[in-house]
Amino acid sequence: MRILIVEDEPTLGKQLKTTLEQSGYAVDLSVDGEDGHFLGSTEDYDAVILDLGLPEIDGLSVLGMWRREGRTFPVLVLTARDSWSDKVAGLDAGADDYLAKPFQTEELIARLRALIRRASGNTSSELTAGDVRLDTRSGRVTLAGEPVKLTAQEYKLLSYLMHHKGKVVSRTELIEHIYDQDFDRDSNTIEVFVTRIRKKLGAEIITTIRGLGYSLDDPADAPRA
Amino acid sequence: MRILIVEDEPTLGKQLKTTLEQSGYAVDLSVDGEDGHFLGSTEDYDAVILDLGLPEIDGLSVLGMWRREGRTFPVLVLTARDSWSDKVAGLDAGADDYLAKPFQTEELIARLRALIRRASGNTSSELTAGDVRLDTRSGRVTLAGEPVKLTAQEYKLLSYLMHHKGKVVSRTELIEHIYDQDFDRDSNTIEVFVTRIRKKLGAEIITTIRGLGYSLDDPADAPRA
DNA sequence: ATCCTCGACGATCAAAATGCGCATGAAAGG
DNA sequence: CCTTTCATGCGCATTTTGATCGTCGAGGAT
Repeated sequence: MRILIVEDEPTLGKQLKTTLEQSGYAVDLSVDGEDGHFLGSTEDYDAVILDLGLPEIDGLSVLGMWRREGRTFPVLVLTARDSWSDKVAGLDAGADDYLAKPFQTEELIARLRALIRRASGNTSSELTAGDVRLDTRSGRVTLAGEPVKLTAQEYKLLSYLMHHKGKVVSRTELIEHIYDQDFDRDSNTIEVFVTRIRKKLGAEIITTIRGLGYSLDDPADAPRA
Repeated sequence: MRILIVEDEPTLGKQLKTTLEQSGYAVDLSVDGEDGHFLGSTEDYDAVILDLGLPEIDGLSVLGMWRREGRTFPVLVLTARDSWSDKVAGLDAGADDYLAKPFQTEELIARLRALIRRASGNTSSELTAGDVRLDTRSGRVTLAGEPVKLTAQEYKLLSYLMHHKGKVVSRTELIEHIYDQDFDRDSNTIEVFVTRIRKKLGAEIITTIRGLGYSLDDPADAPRA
């Protein structure tokens, strides 16, 4: 999952970035409204964290612009503690959730997780497919009850596929969602990780559709030949 | 489905081409207005993506020429971010939708899908015929609820027929819409794929009309005595 | 009319060609 | 050191070709 943070205070921004990266997200960080707006318009994000108190262009305008351009990613707005009006205005402009500063990092992560889950149409924070179970809260994966150790990238890839269970996902789409900004698109890393995940969780879990991409299916929907 | 991209910036053009190909489209790419105009006038496309900021002949003229020639394919216009006049002029000249650069790839794909769907007179992104169901968003096909695994070409062929349910489609038309520019039109691949699809989905699904082509009918509409 | 014959077109199969995706190991990065 | 990335050759699913068989329909002969 790939996140954009638009936050003008560099310390907080960087701290958030590392925290989220440790939680398994690919994170882009922007320190001003203009750049932030550009990134949000250009790249594919699964969620955006937006500070309203930005210099130059303020957060609200950025949000408004995105929505007018038809961007649909969920936006979590950060406001000052007692700014009632900001909250209202934010929701009006199309924010999906908001959080008052200062806040607990854990709270932020929890809300973010919920936003992404809802945006992908899932209702529970536990995603399952066959006897693979992925808990987005703890970041743990189990196979038939047994915990499985996945590396960071393996987890990101699996998580994205799990969030889009049943959909055919192209290799470019995967790259765009599990890596941040600067990444060379010409490589076979995706294939490598798919292989590794299959080794750990069983080959059946991920289906290859030649020329199109991959698809993760729940065996509950009996696949036939 | 076959798409024409007219985009002068080679990097963006190629990237779009591969992305769309991974989404199951046959794609022709043209880097200048003149060539683009020629292709659009000569070949049969299900949709065209047209950048307005072209060198030599500009996009608007190309669009105008096509419309005057009676070309009806849906055109998705790419404009610079804040070029209000371009947007208006574009819609005047006969564009069906427009997208401001820069944009998110997924957004483009979604709009393209919508354009093609509308152009073929369908209202939902799920196409059905008998107990065959094709979901254009996820790219999956089910038979009586059971997921069916189709290869890339099988999917393209079926998708085209589904979009033109009830219409008699000639073999040449099929070839023109599921392959791109350079393809040897003298072969029996279409027949081969029709056979394969029939094997997977049941022979009744595709009717042969001798000397004319094929037709996919919904049994709901009384087939004909 | 009915049946038969013939030609054209479509269906099917098997085998060849293509190129994608997989594995593996080495290199790089943190 | 562990994880991630890059590079290379191979195997195989997919696609394509070509050949053969089946089928439909028109038209002629009976």
